[in-house]
Amino acid sequence: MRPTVHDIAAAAGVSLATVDRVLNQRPGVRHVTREKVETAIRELGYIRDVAAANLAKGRTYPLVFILPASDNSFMHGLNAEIRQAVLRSPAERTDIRTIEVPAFDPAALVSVLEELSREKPCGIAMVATDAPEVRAAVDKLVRERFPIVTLVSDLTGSLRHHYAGVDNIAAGRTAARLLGRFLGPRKGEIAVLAGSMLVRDHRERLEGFAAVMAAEFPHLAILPVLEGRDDPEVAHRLVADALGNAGIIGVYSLGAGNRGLIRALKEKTVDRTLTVIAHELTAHTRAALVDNTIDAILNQDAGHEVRSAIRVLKAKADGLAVIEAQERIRLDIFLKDNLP
Amino acid sequence: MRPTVHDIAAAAGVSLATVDRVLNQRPGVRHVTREKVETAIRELGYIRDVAAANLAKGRTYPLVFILPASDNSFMHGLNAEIRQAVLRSPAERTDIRTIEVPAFDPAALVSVLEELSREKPCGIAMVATDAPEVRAAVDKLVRERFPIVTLVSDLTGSLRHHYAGVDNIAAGRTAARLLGRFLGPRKGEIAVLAGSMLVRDHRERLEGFAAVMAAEFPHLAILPVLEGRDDPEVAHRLVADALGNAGIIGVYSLGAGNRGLIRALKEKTVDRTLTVIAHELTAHTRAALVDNTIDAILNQDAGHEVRSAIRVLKAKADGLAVIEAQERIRLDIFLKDNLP
DNA sequence: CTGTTAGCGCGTTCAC
DNA sequence: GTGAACGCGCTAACAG
Repeated sequence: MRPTVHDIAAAAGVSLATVDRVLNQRPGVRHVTREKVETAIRELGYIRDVAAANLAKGRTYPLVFILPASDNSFMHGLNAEIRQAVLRSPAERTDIRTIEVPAFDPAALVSVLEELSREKPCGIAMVATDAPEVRAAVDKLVRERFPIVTLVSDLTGSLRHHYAGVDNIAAGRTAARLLGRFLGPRKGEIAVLAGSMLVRDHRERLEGFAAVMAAEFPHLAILPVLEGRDDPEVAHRLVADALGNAGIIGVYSLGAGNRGLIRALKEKTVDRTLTVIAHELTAHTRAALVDNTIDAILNQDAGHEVRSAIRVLKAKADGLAVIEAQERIRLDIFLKDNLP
Repeated sequence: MRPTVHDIAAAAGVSLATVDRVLNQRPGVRHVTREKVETAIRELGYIRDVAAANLAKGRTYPLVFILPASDNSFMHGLNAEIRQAVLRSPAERTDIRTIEVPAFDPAALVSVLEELSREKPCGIAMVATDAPEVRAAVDKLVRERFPIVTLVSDLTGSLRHHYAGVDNIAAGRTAARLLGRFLGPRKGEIAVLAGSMLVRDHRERLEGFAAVMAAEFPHLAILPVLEGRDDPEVAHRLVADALGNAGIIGVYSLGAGNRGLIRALKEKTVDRTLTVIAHELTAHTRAALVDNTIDAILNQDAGHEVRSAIRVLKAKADGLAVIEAQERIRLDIFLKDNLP
């Protein structure tokens, strides 16, 4: 049988209450007594039963998700996954609240973070906007011992405990290699459609993409980036314009708002030799992959990201370790053959 | 607050014991009483606290993993993941035992399954060998209410509750498209290296591969399959021989034993225009991907498979639902840019 | 058939 | 500083 607090108490010659104080690092124990208990814990190989502890405490995990108020399929999907998690709350003892903040607005994000400091959730998951003041606000919360996980978009250089999202540089590099290999020795130009260069994940994807393109596919020229603001209408106009250029043989769409891209591509049915790589699997991109308008989709699994963020926050709140491999968010590559 | 058994008991006007009997479908309750309790459960929206129940029962989940005694990297990796799960056992209340059976030996597998019927584990995960007698043995166990999950290799047509592995037909199709797209318009022959056509997952990969090749890349001809028995030495000899054929421009390795394949490829450095797709990310295939000997690796995450099998078996043992999306084992596609 | 009671492993009052 | 006693939500004897 696994040792329990009783065994520890007996071994250390103290009472249950004292063991408990030591376990939960509470004051009111003499130094020598504490040592005795800690020795017993080590020697018996005691492992605390978190489930029993939570039962006794009636513990729940109040968690906050901070998301940008963006109206694109990916954010809708992320929201849906959070709602699924809310449905599981009773079983997981979580108590999840979502806060929407204006997108690309560091000030708004900071003020929400400051409020949270008073609310005392036991963990915060946030889609980070990359700005110094946000970094400062996050670091402050971390120092106040709030577990914080960035979601989808990271805040490099901050003290956040964990990032639940894909490696966007690797994603860009992968897109470049797929495009380069699919195009083979053909020479030509590549159009790149992004949401905004103000968002870190988009910048990183472009960075990785450009690096591999330059190093390994120098016969392909990257055209100036089109910023579609993740808006289907804007994207459509930009891409339709750009496709006037007959030299284009490939497209990399690294942001959201692919509905517009796809429409522009279909209107351009004359030359169906365009090779296209896009991000995020949605109903639209999926259909486009199936009908050969898109050649490959790079994706991050929003469900995995949300579940992972919750697991990590709970673990941090309890001071427990996580299974690293399980929390690594993979870059999914979908061709029409391996769609889920 | 969430309703508890006490609330149910009060609402139904019975005692805790009766509520418990109803909850656990135990006999000794009159039909009308049972109805009353069930009504109360429904009306109060009662959700059972599994953690508390397990605490009270001192419950553990004795699980058995049945693996083939194969000496290749993938099986070693799978074994390692199971050992990791064993280390987590105290926290997860599992009690995991591994049984090795001779590979490709239906009779041995059946006899192990028959023994298990007496041992009464609360769940069985098995790498299935595809044979009618195995199917019969599995179906018998399922009828005796043992939760059974197939791992890595499925047993189609059986009553197993779940399959924790990738869709191998999709994997083969994906390999074909990658190879076809990477090769572009070049004409030539494709060598295929398998372990054995007696194993279902290898057959399925080939089936998917051949289908897409025939339909979409008719200018590429598939040569007769080389069966390397997942043995590096055999694979090396077969591939080295085959590469004497100058018409070969691509290789698909759909089984294990890639060490031999890679050696053969490196010896053939004269023509470095071969495009190669292989299965399973191991130290060897990884190195070969990095040094451009291999162009893409298709992989199944053994860690995910093991963790998923455990989650599913526990859920089935408790009669609970699983999160389907979480238990879907994805086909990982690795290029040198997105290696973990 | 049904109810009472004593725990499971832990946290938390309160006394001492 | 320390300890005894009760309760978290549920199950399992044992009475009745």
